[in-house]
Amino acid sequence: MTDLLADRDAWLTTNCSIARALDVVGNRSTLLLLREASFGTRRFDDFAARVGVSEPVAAARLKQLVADGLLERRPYREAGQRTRHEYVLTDKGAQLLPVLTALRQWGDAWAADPAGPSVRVAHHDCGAEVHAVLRCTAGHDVDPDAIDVHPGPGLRRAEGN
Amino acid sequence: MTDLLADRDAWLTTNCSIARALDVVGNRSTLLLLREASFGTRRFDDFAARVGVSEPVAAARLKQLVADGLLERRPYREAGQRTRHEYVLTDKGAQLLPVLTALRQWGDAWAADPAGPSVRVAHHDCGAEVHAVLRCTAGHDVDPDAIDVHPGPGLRRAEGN
DNA sequence: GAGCTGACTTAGGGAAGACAAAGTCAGCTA
DNA sequence: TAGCTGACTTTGTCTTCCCTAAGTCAGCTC
Repeated sequence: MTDLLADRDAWLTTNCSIARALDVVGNRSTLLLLREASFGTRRFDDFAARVGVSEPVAAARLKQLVADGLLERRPYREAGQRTRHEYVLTDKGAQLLPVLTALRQWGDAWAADPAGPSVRVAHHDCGAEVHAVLRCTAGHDVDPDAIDVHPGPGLRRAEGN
Repeated sequence: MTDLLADRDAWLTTNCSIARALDVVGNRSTLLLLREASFGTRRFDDFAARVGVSEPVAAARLKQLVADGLLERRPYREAGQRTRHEYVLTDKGAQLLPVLTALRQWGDAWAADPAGPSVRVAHHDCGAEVHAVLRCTAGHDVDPDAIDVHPGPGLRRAEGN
């Protein structure tokens, strides 16, 4: 596992991508709404019912997700119905799928229902099950224990450095 | 992307692995503490300072993480110091690394600091950068748009089905 | 043009999570 | 054995999240 860098104490935590990602999706109902969106849910009522949140919460979160660019709100019309709006994942939202997949996988492994998982997510092209894995740009599979953490270009240090 | 299964409305959301994972880690400070643990932080004060939470919060979250089996609290002794306790990731905790990595990656891509990321996470064996990717058991890389969702063995349906 | 219905908003209130400031405690060192 | 220090705990307050219950509103259908 990681060795703690010698000057780790001089690092500031004010520029953390994880923290900034959590500013957007670091909230249970938001992630569950995105789960539903990734499963194909599009309508307001369905989001609220399937996620299990009240309408005010669904409304507020969906609005925020649209404002943050993770969902797009667009009009549609079913035959014999008035025009309504549906919520669809944008590219920005779809790219959270690894997060959702990794969470699901961990839940399956460590907090599973005795009956087994309630959904199976399959690769559209071949039908095989999908999961999230760690890989390095050299193409190796990476074990959670085999990572090193290095300072990056955006690192801020405590004053005087 | 996913086609909505025809009887999706009959599904119950009471057995969702993502929701159960979020019951354990679905909270900003918990995930940031795990980030620090994965970066090698071990001591109470360091956790609080580096995550940027107050001591009461750090104490409560660390205690819960130990209770949930994601961290192990174990005694250690530095020369000339009294015995203290350190917090180290268990296997259960380390397996959340794909979640943290996927979040970091998304934050780097969509909510980056202009100066760039503050850390670079590298594969210990080869030094190349690590990221989270979706892959199917057949070995293909999976595009976020190329998933299908199917009912699993633990699916619960609404009454009458 | 009245009603219906899906999609919200408003109002009021409880629980959880956060903070700062101050206190406690254990056990080495001196 | 007195002091120091890291590791918490306690107290009190504020904000955020979420709920239920009850409105509002738009625009097709009839």
